[in-house]
Amino acid sequence: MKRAPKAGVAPKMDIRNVASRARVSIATVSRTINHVPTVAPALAARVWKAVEELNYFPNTQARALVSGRSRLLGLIVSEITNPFFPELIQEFENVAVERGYEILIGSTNYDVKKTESCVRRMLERKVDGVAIMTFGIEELLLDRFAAGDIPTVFIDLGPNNPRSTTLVVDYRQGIYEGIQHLAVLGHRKIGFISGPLKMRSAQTRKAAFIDCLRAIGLTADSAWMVEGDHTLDGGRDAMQRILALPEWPTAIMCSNDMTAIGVQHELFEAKLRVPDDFSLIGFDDIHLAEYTIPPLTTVRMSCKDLAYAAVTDLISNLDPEGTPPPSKPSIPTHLIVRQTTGLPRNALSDLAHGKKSKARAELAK
Amino acid sequence: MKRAPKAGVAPKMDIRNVASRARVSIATVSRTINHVPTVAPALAARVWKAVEELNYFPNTQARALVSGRSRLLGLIVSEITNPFFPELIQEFENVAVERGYEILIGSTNYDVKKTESCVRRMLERKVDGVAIMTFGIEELLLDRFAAGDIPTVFIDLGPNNPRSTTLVVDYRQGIYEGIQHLAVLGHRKIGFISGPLKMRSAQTRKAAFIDCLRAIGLTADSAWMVEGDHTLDGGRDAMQRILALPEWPTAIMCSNDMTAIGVQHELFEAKLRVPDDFSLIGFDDIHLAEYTIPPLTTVRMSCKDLAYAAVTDLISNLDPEGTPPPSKPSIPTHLIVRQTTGLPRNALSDLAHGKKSKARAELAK
DNA sequence: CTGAAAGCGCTAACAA
DNA sequence: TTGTTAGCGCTTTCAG
Repeated sequence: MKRAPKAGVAPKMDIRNVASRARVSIATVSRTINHVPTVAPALAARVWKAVEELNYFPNTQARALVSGRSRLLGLIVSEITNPFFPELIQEFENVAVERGYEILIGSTNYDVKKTESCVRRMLERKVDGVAIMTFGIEELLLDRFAAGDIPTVFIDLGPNNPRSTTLVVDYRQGIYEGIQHLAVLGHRKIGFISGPLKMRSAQTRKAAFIDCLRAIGLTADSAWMVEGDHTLDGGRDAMQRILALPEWPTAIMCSNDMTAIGVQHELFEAKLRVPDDFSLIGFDDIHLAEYTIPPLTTVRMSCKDLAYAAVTDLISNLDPEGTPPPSKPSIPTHLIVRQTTGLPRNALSDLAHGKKSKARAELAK
Repeated sequence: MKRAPKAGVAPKMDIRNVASRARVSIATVSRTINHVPTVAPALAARVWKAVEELNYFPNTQARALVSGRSRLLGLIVSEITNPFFPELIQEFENVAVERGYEILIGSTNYDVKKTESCVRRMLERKVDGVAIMTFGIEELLLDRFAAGDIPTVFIDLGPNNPRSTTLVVDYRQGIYEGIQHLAVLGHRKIGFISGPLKMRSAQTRKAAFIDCLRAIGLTADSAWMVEGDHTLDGGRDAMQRILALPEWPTAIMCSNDMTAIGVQHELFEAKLRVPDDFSLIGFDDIHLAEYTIPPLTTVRMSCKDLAYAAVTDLISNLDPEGTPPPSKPSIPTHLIVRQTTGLPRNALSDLAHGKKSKARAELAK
C-alpha cells in the first residue's frame, strides 16, 4: 500500500485544472480535446501533456448539457433473451463504441407497457438516435420519436421521414434458397411457422414464403402455416398444433431459429425424427444453430451487417457534415445447409415402389 | 395530419416554462418534482398540473451535472452472447429501471482490451455504481473502480472495501446434488469441464466439484478435469480432449450450460449417445436447457436472485440514508433433473453378469 | 414555505 | 490563434 499523494478519492479533475497546469485558457483545452485545428501545436502539446499527467477526461454530462448531444444511441430489440439479439447488440456496441457512442438497450418483450417505457427512457436520456430492431413496426415507437425529432433507423418498414432511415432485408433470397433446397430433396408439402403476425416483418417473411412456394410451382396450404411468436415455447406450441392436423407436411420452415429449436424439441418429445420424419429450416443462423441436434439448416441473416448498417445510418444522420447516407444495399440472406433437412419421409419406400420417379431423378443430381 | 399549434419539433420544455405556467419559481418546481416535502400542497398541485400540460420531464444531463449523480448503473458481463447473461441483464434492467436507474452494459469477452474499454466507458459516463458479473475477478476492474470511489458489487470474491459488496453463490449445494444424483445412478467415473481457470469463480466451482466428490467417497481423476471456456466451442473442444483419453469417464459435469451443449454436440458428432454413453450435467439452467436434445439435467442458479441482489446492494450503497445492506443470504443453487443423466454405460450388461451388485442395489432405490 | 442566485463542467460565440 | 464570457437546465444554499 504505497502512500498516495492524493487521498484515496480522485481529486475531481476538471478542465480548469488542466488549463492551469498547461498554462492556457480553458477554451484552449476544450479546443484541443475536441481536435479543433486552430490550436498552435506547441499549446496543444502542453495541453495533452497535462491531460496525461492529470489523467483527465471530460465530463460527459457537462458536455452533453451544453452541446445538446448525449452521444448516446438507443437500441430497442424485441427480446433480449432471444440469442439473435445479443449477437446483434454485440456488433452494434462494437461499432457504436468505436465511434464514441454509448448505447442504451431496451427490450420490448412484445409488450406495449414495456415498449412505452423504453421510448420514454430513451427520450429522457436524450439519445441522439435510436435503432428500432424489433422487426415490427409499432406506430407507437414511430410517432414518439418523430415528435421528438430524433433520428431513427427501422428494419423493413419505417416512417417516411428524412430523420428516419429504413434497412431493408432481402428475406426472399434466403427463403427461396431454402424452399428450392427442400424441393430438390423432394418435398412438396412444406409448412411455415411465422412470427407474431401483428409484426410487419413477420408478415413480410410469410409473404416471401408464399411467393417463393409459388415461384417453384407449389401452393401454400394455409393449414400448414401457423403462427408462432419467435420463442422456444412458441415453436414448440406451433409444432404441437401441426401435429394435431389430419395431414402433416414433410418439411417446415421457421421464421427464426428459436422457433426451429422449439420445433426440434417438440419432435423429440413426440419421438419423431429430424430430418427423417420432418425436415426443418430455421432463420437467422444464430451461433447455436450449429450446435443443435442435429445441427440446424437455416437461413443466415448477418446481424453484423444489420448492426453496422444501423449504426452507420444513424450516425451519418447525426453529423450533417458527414457523408450523406450512401446507397442502401439490402441486407442479404442465404441458406446454410446443415443436418435438419433430408428426403421427405417415406421417400425411400415410395422410390422402391417406383411411385416417384421424379424424386428419384432429382436425387440423382 | 392535424395542424399542430407548435411546429413539428417539440418546443424545448424546460423548468422555466413550467415555473412560469404554474406561477412559481423554478426552485419550487424543482422541489415539487423531487418530492421535497416542504412544498405547499396548493403550489405543488399547480406545478404538477403545468408539468402535465406541458408534458415536461427534467433534463437528465443537467440533473446529473449538478447533482453529481448520473442514475446510471454499469453492468459488466463476460459475454453477452452466452444466454445466461441476457437473462441476467433482463432481470437487472427490470429492477434498475423500476428504481429509476438506467443501465450501461459492457461485455468483456474475456479480453483485457475490451475490459479496459468497459471500465473507461463506465468511468467516463460517471456511473453511480457498477455490477461486475463476470464471474471472475480481474484485479484490473477492482482497482480502477476503487480509485474512482465507485460502489461495486462482485460475485464470489470482491475487494475488501466498504464501497464494495460481494454476492456469494452457494455452488456447493447444487454441485453436490448433481454428484449425488450421478452416484446414485451408479456413476463412479465423473469428469468435469471447468470454465477458464484464470477466473476465480471457475476455480471455485472446480474446487466445489472436487470436494463434493470426496464427500461421497470418490476421488477426482485429474485427467478427467479439463478446462473449458464457458462457450459452445469450448465445450466441444473439451469433450474432444476427453474422448482422446485412454479411459473415459461415464459422466461429465460442466461448469455452465453452454459448455454442456457443446459437449452434447460433440457427442452427437461422435455418434455417442446421451445419456446412454455419457451422462451430462450443466450449470446455470438457462431457458434453453429445457430444449436441448435430450433436455439437459443442470444445476439452477437463479439469475433473478443474482440480479435482484446486485441492484439492491448497489443502490443501498448509493443512498446512504437507505437501509444498510441487509444480511447477505447466499444465492442458492439446486439440481434440475431432466434427461441427460442415466445409468452408466454398460451398467445393464455388467448387471447381467452380476459384476456390480452394488449398482444393482442402488438401482433398486 | 418560497424565491433569488450561485454554480455543476463544458462549449461556443465574441473579442482581442 | 487565444482568452473571456455567457449560458446549457437543473439543484441547492441562503435570505426573506
